[in-house]
Amino acid sequence: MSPRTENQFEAMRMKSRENIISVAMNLFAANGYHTSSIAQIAKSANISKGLIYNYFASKEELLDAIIKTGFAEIDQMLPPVIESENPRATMVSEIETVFQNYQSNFEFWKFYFQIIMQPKIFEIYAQPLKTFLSEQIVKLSDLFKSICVSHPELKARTLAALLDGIGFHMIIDEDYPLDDVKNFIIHNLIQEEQK
Amino acid sequence: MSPRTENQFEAMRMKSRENIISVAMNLFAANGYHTSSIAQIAKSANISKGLIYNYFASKEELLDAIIKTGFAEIDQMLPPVIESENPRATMVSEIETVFQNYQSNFEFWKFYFQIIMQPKIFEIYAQPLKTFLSEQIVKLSDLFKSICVSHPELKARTLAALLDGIGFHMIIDEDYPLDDVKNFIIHNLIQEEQK
Amino acid sequence: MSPRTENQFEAMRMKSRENIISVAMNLFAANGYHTSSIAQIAKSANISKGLIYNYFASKEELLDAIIKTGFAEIDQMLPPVIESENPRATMVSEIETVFQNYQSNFEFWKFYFQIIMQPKIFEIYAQPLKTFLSEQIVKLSDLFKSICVSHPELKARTLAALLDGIGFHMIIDEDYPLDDVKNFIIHNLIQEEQK
Amino acid sequence: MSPRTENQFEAMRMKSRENIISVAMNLFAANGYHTSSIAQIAKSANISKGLIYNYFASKEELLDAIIKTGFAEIDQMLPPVIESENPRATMVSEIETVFQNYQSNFEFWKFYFQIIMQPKIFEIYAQPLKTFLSEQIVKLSDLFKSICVSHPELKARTLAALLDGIGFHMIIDEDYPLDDVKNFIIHNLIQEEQK
DNA sequence: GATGAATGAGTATTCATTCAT
DNA sequence: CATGAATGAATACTCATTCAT
Repeated sequence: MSPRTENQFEAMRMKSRENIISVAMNLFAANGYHTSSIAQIAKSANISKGLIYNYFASKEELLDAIIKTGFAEIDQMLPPVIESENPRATMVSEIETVFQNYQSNFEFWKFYFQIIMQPKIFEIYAQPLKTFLSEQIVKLSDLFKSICVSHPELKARTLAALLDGIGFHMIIDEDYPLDDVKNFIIHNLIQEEQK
Repeated sequence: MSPRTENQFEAMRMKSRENIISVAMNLFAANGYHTSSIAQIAKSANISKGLIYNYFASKEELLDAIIKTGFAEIDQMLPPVIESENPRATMVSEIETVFQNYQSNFEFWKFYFQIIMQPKIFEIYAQPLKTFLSEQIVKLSDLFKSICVSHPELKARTLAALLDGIGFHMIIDEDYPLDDVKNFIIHNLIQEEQK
Repeated sequence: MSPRTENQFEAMRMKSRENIISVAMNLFAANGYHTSSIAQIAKSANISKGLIYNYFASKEELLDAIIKTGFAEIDQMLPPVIESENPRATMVSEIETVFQNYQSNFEFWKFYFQIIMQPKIFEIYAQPLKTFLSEQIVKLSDLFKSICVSHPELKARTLAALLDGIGFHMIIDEDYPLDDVKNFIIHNLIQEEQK
Repeated sequence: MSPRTENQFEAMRMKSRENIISVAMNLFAANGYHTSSIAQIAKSANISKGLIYNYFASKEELLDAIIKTGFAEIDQMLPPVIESENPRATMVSEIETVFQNYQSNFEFWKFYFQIIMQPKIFEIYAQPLKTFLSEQIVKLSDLFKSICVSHPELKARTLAALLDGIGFHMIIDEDYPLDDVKNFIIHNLIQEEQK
């Protein structure tokens, strides 16, 4: 009878938008960006093609939203380093977070590794990606410094590369022993301390 | 003029074929598979669209030929492990080969990381890729075993992941300190020995 | 607050309706019928898309209402011929009225020339337009007859065509010497008389 | 067997291109630009939709080609004024050409009057149109000068407006007495001479 | 009355592929 | 062998219109 309130509309919009993003991400991850059509996305989401354009001006903008959402989620997953009394424990917890992330957001990471590498997309996101990578390196560097390790930056770089490489392999090999590798790495880290 | 011999024809065909493969590979690397059209390839190769179909039954088959050619080239790049008396030296030399390869064939690796990740291609080559990865792990495992390290397989896995992760980062960041990272890794490997 | 009376409601409805018509007419004039969307009209009018359908059953019906409103306005603009004792003076005054109209309602005529010619509209209004044209011809014919000119109908036709052609040129050329042309025509008309 | 020659291809292209332009112009004239779809044009021309894009990059470019072709045809129809010994005869022949043009190219003129007035299109072609109009006025002015008439430019302007107005009326009224009007105008022109 | 989310038929455009010559 | 005109199925996107609230 009475028209919907602003809040009601806002809630509807949020729900629809998130639904589209989620469905599209899964499809892009599974079949690729170019091979997933707007029609397919709409069908998977049980909505009309047109609705997608109520939320995203183009397929490319939808992709952008997915990537942005993904980055935001990663940021949330990797909470700011807690200035703990025990920096080594902090680092271990950091690494565990990454692995947990790999496990719980497998679809996103698959999507991410696949999408980010496509030339046109790479061109657009190379800069933010580089920035993101630098920030991670700095963060890890600082942690290593606080443990008084020699060559903290190189140590940080190898750890970052190692983690990304594991993500990469995990996608190629669905039987990847993620937990074993995680424990091995953490074990090594702790052992070094006691050295 | 005497008619061309069977061999001459065959040679011409091969040359044409290789030319198409080379041109298409460059276009795919620069702009992606889906965003490069047969018309573009034909234009770049200075031939007609129709002629491409004399050599490849479809665009997909052309892609397949490109990938196969690429794999063959990788095989040539990575020389067979020399069974040395000093396994640790062998390993160091292996790692150095990889880094050298990264440096001298940067464009090629960029192309490969980009191409291999595209879903359609990934689907087809996930299996061979997984096999290739396994072989590398086994190879490294064996080397680690011969140095009597504990957890040789996990050690192999982390090293492989580390090397791939570095390749990944090197593509993202054109200022990547490849040499520093290489020396750091090798130095660590040797240090461990003396522990 | 007492409930609004029936009349108040009716007045509100009329005002809303007229507002929509006015906004839509401006948009159609500026950007054309097909290139102006209901969404744009609603936005320009500061109302919702749905509301437009409370007043007009379809976009086409809205157009129809605009045209009808426009015709009514034209009727108001062109005052009925004053049956003067001096038909030639009447004719001169008629012509002067048209030119004055062209000058003071330039935007309106521009809109009308543009709108009337669009096929969809033309189809609907070709008949009324033809009728309107015929009436004008008859009116002018009668005037010419009363001045005892030979071929009054053809004279009327050429005068009508001349006036429309001038309107057309005036729209194309913003520097059109409307006054000079007007004086020239009227001067000729008077001269002929004295012949 | 042997491939087609360059000339053969050129001939095919010419034929196809002209066919598309001709069919599209008729459809645009009959139903309007926006209401005629590429699919309709293709169907009317008995070709595939795709073929149209082999010749025109977009619907708008097709429209452009039609208009340019039309202008070119008009130019051919209105041959450069022959410096005759009898300028009045020249003028009569000019006028006769225009009327003949109206009759034989009715479809184009219908299209032209309808299309040119649409806002977006008008914006694009207002300038060339104005230029074209100016040229015609100058041409007619010169002719009038050579007959030693007073106010040659105004005379030229009224004649041009008259001719365009007649074109306009002819489109509105399919029973327009084109021949009568033509004879009347020419008759008047000759009479003036003898005055 | 009033809102704007949702629909779906329709549109321009692309492009791998075929084929007559 | 080689050409490029022609095809047609697929795709992204638009927009008038509906309808639950």
